[in-house]
Amino acid sequence: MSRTQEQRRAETRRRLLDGARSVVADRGVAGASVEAMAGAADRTSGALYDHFGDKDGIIVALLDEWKEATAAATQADLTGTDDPDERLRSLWANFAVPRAAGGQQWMLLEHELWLYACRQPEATGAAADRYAEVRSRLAESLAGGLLQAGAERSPDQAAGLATLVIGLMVGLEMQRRLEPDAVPDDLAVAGLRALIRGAGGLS
Amino acid sequence: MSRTQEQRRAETRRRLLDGARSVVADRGVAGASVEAMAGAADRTSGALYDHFGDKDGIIVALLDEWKEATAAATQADLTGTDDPDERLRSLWANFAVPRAAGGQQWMLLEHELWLYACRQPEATGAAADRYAEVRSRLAESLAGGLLQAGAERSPDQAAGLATLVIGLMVGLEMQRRLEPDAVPDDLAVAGLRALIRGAGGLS
DNA sequence: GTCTATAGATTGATAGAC
DNA sequence: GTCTATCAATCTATAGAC
Repeated sequence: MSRTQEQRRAETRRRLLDGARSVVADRGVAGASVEAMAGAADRTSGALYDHFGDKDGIIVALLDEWKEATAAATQADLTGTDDPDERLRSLWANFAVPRAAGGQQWMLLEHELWLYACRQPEATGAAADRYAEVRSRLAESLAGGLLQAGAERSPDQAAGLATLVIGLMVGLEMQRRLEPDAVPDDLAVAGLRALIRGAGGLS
Repeated sequence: MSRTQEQRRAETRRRLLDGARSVVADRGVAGASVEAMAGAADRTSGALYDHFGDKDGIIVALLDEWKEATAAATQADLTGTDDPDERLRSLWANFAVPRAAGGQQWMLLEHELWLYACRQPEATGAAADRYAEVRSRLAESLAGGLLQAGAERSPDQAAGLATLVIGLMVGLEMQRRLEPDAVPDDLAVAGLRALIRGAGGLS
């Protein structure tokens, strides 16, 4: 039946994306050969070319997938506990821990795709959209006062604050990757708290 | 005379490093061929191998050079005006503007070298040292109260604050690269100010 | 001290079998 | 729909001329 064919094709596509993500995180976009990506998916290069056209094709697909995954993950971060301070800690933990975990190499993938998007004009939009979406979801929570009880925020303030919060987390995670002791969790949380409390003066 | 020989050698070394920096910023570490790096220096691959041994050798040399250059640049940032708020603006401007300038592609080089350092254990130390040095110089200024008149800080507080300030600037610059409008200068300065004012609660 | 020439390995992509 | 075989291009690194 054609139903089974479609399922098989979808399965191969998923495997190819998983394999590519792993290899790119490990060796970088330029270092990831088509054959290595297909091999990590238990397929051969032919299957990859059939699904994605060329090497750039699968990288762009990876970028789209990454965009949706992180947007969804950020949403989930903020529905945990009631204590605003505890939410901050959980926000940082959810951001930092999975990205630091050795196996998945999320943070390296993030920077690889960012660099790729900076250099390939046709991919810049997808990456910008991803950051915009993460900002937007975080801003939604901030505007609702989720992170600081009793302090409502205007949409503009919330959007700006979300930009700062994401920026701080990304920049801290970079430093932490090279020197874990330089960025203790308490410092990160204190920084996030300072941003949120000091947000009165934001544009 | 041997004096002239040494000068010529030093000149070639400098040219090779300049060429390599430019090509790596442009195409990435993996995309930068030895021949292209040497070509950008008006030399050939033979000269490069004589000076740096192999491709990794010149990348590591690039990393060291980059470390010294940024440390020095950060130092200079904070000796401009007397107004603390104006210093913040100049700190951000000096960080953001040269890195955003199209020609030199500083920010891309920064992330390329960071990724390289994350993947090559023997290079991690050099990159970590660089961030530590930048942090240390910034912390020095913060501890002296340069950024907020009348508020002295302990060395530990200053070190933590410097980590946050650098993290925020790096993370904001990444978002700005993809979508300039998302990170107006005023927002960045407001974020820096919030970090510095809210630093009372830092570890 | 730098260049030319080249070996040896790897890559992106295509064509055709099944 | 996926695989095997293969070509042309490119890369790192070396050897030897000058």
